[in-house]
Amino acid sequence: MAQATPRNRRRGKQHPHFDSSVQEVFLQLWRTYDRLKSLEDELFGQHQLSAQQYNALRLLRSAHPETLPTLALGRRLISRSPDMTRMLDRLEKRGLIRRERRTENRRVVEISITAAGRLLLDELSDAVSDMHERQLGHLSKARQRQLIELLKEARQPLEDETCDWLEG
Amino acid sequence: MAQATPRNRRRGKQHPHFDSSVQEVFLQLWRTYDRLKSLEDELFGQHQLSAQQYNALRLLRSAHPETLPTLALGRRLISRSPDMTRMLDRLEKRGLIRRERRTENRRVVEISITAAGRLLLDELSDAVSDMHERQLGHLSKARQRQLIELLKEARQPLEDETCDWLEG
DNA sequence: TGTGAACAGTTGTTGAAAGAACTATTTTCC
DNA sequence: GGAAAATAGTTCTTTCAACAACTGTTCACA
Repeated sequence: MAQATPRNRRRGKQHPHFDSSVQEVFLQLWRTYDRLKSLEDELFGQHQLSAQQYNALRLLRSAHPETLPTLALGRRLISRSPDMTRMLDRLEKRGLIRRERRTENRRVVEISITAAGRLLLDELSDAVSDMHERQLGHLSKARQRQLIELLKEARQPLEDETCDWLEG
Repeated sequence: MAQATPRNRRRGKQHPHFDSSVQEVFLQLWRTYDRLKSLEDELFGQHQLSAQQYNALRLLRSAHPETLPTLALGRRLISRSPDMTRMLDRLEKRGLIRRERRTENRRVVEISITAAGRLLLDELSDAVSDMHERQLGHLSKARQRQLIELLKEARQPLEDETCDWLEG
């Protein structure tokens, strides 16, 4: 079944450069993400941080002075990282986070941000604001809100319910 | 100057979880990209391809029977790849592309897709369509178009004019 | 005509992602 | 109360991406 007719490429109709309209959306999304991300990489790279690491620190700061178990932190990160351990190794080696095992459940490793970590975030704060301005400062708040809603709608069926990375 | 006032986090107003409204847009964009990309990875991974490699093959097919210089291909790819050479090495080793140096300009390496490469794309064609359906089939064409326009608008100031990855 | 600049790719190194297999700890439940 | 299952992280290995330095080729122009 589903005979593989060669050259059934759905091209030459509405979407000259794409296999389908969905593909165009995805490629536009990818491209836009890539361009905006390049600014993040530029800024955070100057401080030997990845965007993922910055977000981990940001989440830890917002939890501070509470702590977060490793996997709970992983679930809140934007893109799943199967390499939590080593990412945290790097942050710990630099003194930006602290790890501790509690006696009540010796399986979980509780993570918290250190004073040095918070200081680093504070030092970055202005540069981050500038970057945000360069990223999307040209979009009105209304357009930004519109974009957010469309993005949520776009990924909604693919959203993993066990992932509590955002307000519900 | 720009005294680093600690805790000037701009939070607690409109954006409880974010440093700013732009950051929310970026994180939503990142998350949506990540979710949609996971479907691409799942499909292409079964054939030992990355999404980037698939796109390279797609572009080569659309140029076929013409060839493309390495850097021209790189410019058309969605995310800039400073590692063209080794990516093409892998595709060439599998017989999916061909490389040749012409006598008129021995600096440039012309790339073309082989019959095996085109066959692979044809075999993938139906599965790719299914994936597109699962990615964004739930969005109406109008919503898709709206999203595309917002994405273009979002990255427009960051778009490198030397990058001709799309119609203009 | 020949020297320096520009161009097109390649190579080498280092660091980080992916995925699977593994260890240690706690819970479940008969 | 003890084996089996679930939970929480870690480690191993292979692969991939980033960055810079390098080779070879052509062009500009004095």
